[in-house]
Amino acid sequence: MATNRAARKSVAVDATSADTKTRILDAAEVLFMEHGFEATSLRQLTAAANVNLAAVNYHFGSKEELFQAVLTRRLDPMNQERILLLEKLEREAIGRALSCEKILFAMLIPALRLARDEKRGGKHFLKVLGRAYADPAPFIRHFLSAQYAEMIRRYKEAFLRALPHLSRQELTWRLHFVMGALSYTLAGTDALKLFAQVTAADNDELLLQRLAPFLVAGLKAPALGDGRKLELVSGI
Amino acid sequence: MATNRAARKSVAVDATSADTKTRILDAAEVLFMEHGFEATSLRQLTAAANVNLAAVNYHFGSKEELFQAVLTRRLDPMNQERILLLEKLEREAIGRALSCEKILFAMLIPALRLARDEKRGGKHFLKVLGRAYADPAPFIRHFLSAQYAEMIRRYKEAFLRALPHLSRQELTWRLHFVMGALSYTLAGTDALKLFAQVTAADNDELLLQRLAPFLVAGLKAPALGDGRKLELVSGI
DNA sequence: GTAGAATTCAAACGAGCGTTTGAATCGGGC
DNA sequence: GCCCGATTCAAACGCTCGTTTGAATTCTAC
Repeated sequence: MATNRAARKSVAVDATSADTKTRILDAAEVLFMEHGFEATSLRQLTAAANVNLAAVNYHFGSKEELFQAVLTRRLDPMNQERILLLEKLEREAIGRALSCEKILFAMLIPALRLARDEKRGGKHFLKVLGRAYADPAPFIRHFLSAQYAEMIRRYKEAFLRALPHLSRQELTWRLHFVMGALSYTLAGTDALKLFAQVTAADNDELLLQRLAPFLVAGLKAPALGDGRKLELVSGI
Repeated sequence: MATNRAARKSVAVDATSADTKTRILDAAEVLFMEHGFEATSLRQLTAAANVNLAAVNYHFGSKEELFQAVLTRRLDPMNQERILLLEKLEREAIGRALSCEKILFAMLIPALRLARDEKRGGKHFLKVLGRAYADPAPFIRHFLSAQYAEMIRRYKEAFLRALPHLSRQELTWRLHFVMGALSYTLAGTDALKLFAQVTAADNDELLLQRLAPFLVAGLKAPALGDGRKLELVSGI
């Protein structure tokens, strides 16, 4: 499978094919958000994009590769921006350790910029991304792991310096929780905000304004010492 | 669709049909965890359960109703246990406000008990549940909303008393974040723990031991006052 | 203006899907 | 021993899926 005839194309093609490719990517972004990867059919998708059914396989090779292209288009620049922003902060700090807040904001701001950017379909994409985090399909999980590897490595080092009371393992878990709250929040559709019957006027900026203090406090919480095992069951 | 011939059955049936029904539920729990709802076929599922293909439609009516049955079997008792545990704590506190920690533990402990209970397929189920949180299918979202409504109403009131510095809306959001971190954590498969290359020996109890301090600190964080808007973009 | 590549298109392919059917089998009550 | 509802079973139904094909069309460079 995936002979991908587009791979044999010569160099000067992108300008002419961009229109069809972009229409496919835009339609895919919306439909993958609304129905998920499995439940979105290529017939439905190509009809929405107003292109021929075979166009997806011609331009992207397969449905899976299309999904990866949808993710790459936004995720790559966003994570790049995250890394650049962290580097800028570290340069400005010349030697002194960055605060936990600043590092976290450097993570959140590129996501917020994307969510605000209607032209780049931000809100749609972030929901697709949130869903992808929870998708069991191996091709999605491996792809995301690779996409995030470098950005995560950098941020983990930065947080380690900002939170010296945390062991590397403790921090690893806390960043895991941060990603959980973040992706769940970004992916949340109105139908299943279990706790939140919240005014529709709430926008993403306000959302991150509420999320940030919660996450900062969680990150800064004292480490679970060896003797301080919580009495989860019996002691309550 | 969904004529559900089993609905016409008389009373004395459960004992004889329990075996087949249970085998289907058990197989569904594992397969829905591994591949998700859409990507699991009834042929694959009935083969794994060693039952006839038609058995799912006979006993449950449809694939969707089977999925709801998979969720109900574990989720209903778990949320019931959460409510009873909270009531017990409130009785014991006679008048005094419960601490934030205790309320949170009352939420986490039934989930932990389930995760520990191998006989009830706990770990499998919690992953299915975590995935369901992020699934866009309307029938899943409506079902979960209804399942959680009562338990959530109670816990929101309890947290409001324990955290008087938070407005109702502020608390609503924080509980949303708590559910995000919790579901992401419970659903996490080894392939996409972005931050966590963690020893396989880490078990669910240790996991909740790390999650609890993080969440408690986040819940207790000072409220975002009207004048205290965070300078997310420019001020950094 | 024409050659040749890139792209679009309608049509079909084979496979797998959820569901339904009607007959075969089972199992307790009379 | 027989009846009758409950359950199991093999087979098929109609449909949609992702992908492929080969011809038609469009674009580009000479």
